[in-house]
Amino acid sequence: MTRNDQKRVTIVDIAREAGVSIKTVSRVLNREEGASAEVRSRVETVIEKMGYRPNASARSLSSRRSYLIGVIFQRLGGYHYVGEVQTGALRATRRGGYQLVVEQVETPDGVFDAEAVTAILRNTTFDGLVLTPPLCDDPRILEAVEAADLAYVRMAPNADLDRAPYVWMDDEGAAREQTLSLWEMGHRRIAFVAGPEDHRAAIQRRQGYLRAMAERGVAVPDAWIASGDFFGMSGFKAGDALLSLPEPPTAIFAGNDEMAIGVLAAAAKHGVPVPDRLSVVGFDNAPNGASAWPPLTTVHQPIAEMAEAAVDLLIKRFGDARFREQEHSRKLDYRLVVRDSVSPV
Amino acid sequence: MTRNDQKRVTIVDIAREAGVSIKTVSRVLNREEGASAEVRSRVETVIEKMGYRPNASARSLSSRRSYLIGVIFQRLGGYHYVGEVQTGALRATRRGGYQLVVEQVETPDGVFDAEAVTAILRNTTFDGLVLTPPLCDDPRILEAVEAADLAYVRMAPNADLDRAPYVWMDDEGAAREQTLSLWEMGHRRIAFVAGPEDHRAAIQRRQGYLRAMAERGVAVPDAWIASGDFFGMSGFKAGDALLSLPEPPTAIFAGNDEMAIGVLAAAAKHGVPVPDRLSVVGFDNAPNGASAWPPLTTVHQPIAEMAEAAVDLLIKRFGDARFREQEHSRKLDYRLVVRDSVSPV
DNA sequence: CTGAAAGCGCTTACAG
DNA sequence: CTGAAAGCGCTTACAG
Repeated sequence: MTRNDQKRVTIVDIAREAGVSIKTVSRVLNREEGASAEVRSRVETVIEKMGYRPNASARSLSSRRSYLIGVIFQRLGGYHYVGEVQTGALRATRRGGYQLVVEQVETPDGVFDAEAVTAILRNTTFDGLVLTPPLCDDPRILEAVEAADLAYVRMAPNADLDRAPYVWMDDEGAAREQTLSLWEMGHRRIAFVAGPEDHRAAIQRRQGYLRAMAERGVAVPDAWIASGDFFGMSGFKAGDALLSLPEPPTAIFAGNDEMAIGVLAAAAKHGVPVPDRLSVVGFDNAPNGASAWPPLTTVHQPIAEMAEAAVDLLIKRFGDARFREQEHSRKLDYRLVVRDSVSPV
Repeated sequence: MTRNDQKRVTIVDIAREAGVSIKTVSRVLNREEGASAEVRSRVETVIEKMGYRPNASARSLSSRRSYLIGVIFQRLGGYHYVGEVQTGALRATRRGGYQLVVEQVETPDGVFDAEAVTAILRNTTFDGLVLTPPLCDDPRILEAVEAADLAYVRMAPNADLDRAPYVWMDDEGAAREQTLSLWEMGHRRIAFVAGPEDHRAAIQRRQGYLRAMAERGVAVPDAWIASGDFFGMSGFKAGDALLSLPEPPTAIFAGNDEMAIGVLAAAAKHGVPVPDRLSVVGFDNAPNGASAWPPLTTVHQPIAEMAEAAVDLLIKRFGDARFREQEHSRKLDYRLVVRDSVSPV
């Protein structure tokens, strides 16, 4: 662990060694037009030979770009979502020559920290920001970001869609499709475990379930819809209640994988084998679901792809105004993931 | 989503408005000594009034610091570890005025990407790097980082401990303590599900278990130690095998929470109620374990605190050489987490 | 306690 | 196709 204090190689050194001006070196570095193939290759050789690495700060200062894109989370911890977003975002930032900076707005005790947002925006110089849910619908955040005059893209926003570019997937359509696939296996008594009422994805998934059932002419009794909060314990309680019904369902569709895992535990408690006597499906394709027993049938939510698209939308806005694409939103595809927690009736 | 093209307020504007030199403004900004209280407050007022935000690139260029700290992961996705590391690291970077940049070295298909490492180090200007396991023991990574002459700190390294500063926790001691706590509840037939043989934490945890049993005078039969790979399915198989023994254990200690959850599933399969007829404990304090049923007794691994300490060690090295602390390692404390998956015999 | 000058290493805007 | 000059907005090193 040392710091090298010997002088760094700069663009001037390269220019001198290659017998050209620094402007020409700059052209080669940035793949600009206007350098003959001969000069270009000579400069590249010298760069390679001297191990030259451009100074990012100098580049930023003169170009007025930080080459930093921030992604802000409510909470970084304990969440598969976070890693997926970063994986996707990183693919896009690398392609574009940007670096990915992470931030979160919650205090350690889980309180929303309005000052943190202001501080983040005050002390930093992002070229753009990716806002994840539920932050992307928080008016305090949006106002702070807009006051700082920062470009931003939202992931799966709930409302006010014209306000800024966004990426999304069709939760309702996916839930409908998942429900229909249970129907096609012969299931008729299909129950649903809903997520929190104020959560966009939860609402949409519930609507998709209801729509599918309505399309098949089924009036869903209230008892078939249990309410949950996206956490495992609520799925357990919901499953427990549903399996205690006089005529229990043959299939339970939980609004996310965590709750579906809770349903599996409830089935174990009731001595109901899955999938032989009960089919269970989830939503999200969380790693927990894949390692559950039996492995959970679910819907793949393309989180990484959504984040990648979000960064792409952002970067495109930084380009030359004449060619700047004004793509306002991008929709990503879901995919049903069939594992071992379902079987035909 | 707009970009403001009006001229930014700079240090020159503040200096003019406050009637001082830019050097004095700089002193106030950086809380340097040598500015009277009167001047200081006058400058601060002007800064506030004009909404001045220092340009980070300019600061970096002249101070030869990027104020960027990188944290490199093998894989960003699907892992509770990643979020915890970032949460802790972010606490420390914020305190020190740094930003946290994330990177991963695996390609999307899970292949180690040696070129990615070189590219990361080539295109970026970190002041320092946090290396997470198992990267922190990968000679290719270490060589690349050292060749780039970058300061770095390792989290829970396996070997070659003198090579660079590091943070760690006592996995062996924790596993010993967890085993002894089962013993004190009256358990005598305590089985262990081991993690992968090439994984430092897995080895240490197994040794802690064996040490505790040896201290109590028990020669552990081979059949009591099942081998796993830290994934849930291996825990399920291990539990299945252990519960099929002629004299099954009354307690199973799994080397991590994922495998412990698999053991719970095996217990359900065997119709063995947990904790009434079988106690199950894990290790890590992963969120999965908390939402398992029954909620899992485990050992809290202070991942966030380790990451925070790692960044602290790094930042201290950047300070004035005269006061630079040469703290080489820091040990963090574990903590037993008692939930509902254990009961006395 | 305060400031004038130089310089960090690039890109931009312009000229030829 | 190529380059000389100016400038980005700070900090450093030095002087008083």
